[in-house]
Amino acid sequence: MSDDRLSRVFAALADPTRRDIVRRLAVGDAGVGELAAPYDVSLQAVSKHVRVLEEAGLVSRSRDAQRRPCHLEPEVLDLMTKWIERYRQQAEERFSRLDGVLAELDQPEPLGEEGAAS
Amino acid sequence: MSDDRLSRVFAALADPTRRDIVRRLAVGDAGVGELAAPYDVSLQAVSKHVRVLEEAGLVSRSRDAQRRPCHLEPEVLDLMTKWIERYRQQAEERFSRLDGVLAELDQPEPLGEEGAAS
DNA sequence: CTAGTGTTCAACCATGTGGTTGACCAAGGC
DNA sequence: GCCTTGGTCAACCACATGGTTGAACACTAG
Repeated sequence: MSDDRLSRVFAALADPTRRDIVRRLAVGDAGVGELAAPYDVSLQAVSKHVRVLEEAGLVSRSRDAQRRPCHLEPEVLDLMTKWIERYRQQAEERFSRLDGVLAELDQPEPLGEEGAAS
Repeated sequence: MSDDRLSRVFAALADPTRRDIVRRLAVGDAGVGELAAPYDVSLQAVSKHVRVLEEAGLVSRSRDAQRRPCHLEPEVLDLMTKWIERYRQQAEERFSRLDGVLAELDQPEPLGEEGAAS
């Protein structure tokens, strides 16, 4: 069930702090301490945020001495984009058709539909 | 602060039921009753879900007799896509550069860098 | 006016989430 | 071995969220 995965990714990005972490990780990998520095919350809180991002598949982690560098995993972002774009395009396509219908109502003879509504 | 808006949209789509509602609204508008039918939760629960989507700016509503048809608003989806793509591309670009560096380490003379390491 | 249909409001409950603090584990530096 | 550095685990708290039920509202049809 990739449904659960999608839910976790959306939920992970629903938090402004976590979105900011993602934004910074897009620039380059970082340890929890570095990530925590700009925010005025405890290190543990940031550690939790990172764990949420990790469980959503958005970041992976490795070891470097005592540090646990966080690494942004862009594939999951692609998964989201695909989901969103699918329905956005579908909806906009529908609106285009609706616009067509409205235009047709404005001027009842749009083209040369030979059936003719004389 | 569009930050708050973005948080609400992501949070709204973090729920599978709400994502399914969005999926169905992409096909066409629907009232709360119709939306609720397939799910085995109460009508009130679905009404709440719709409200969340509405407050996130994902759906708008009108009146049609007693019914309150829900209408998918694709612009906000576009907002999300822009946010996601921005960092996905940034991250992938960074990885490409990293790949370049690694390739350079493999074969120290990639092109014709005229400084020459003869 | 009355009855019926579609939807929302209100109160409540269980669970999840973001935050805290304090203790603990892991890896190097000395 | 010992202490510092970087990070996690655990218990707890306040509050948000998804769910329920029952009453109320809005609007239409007789």
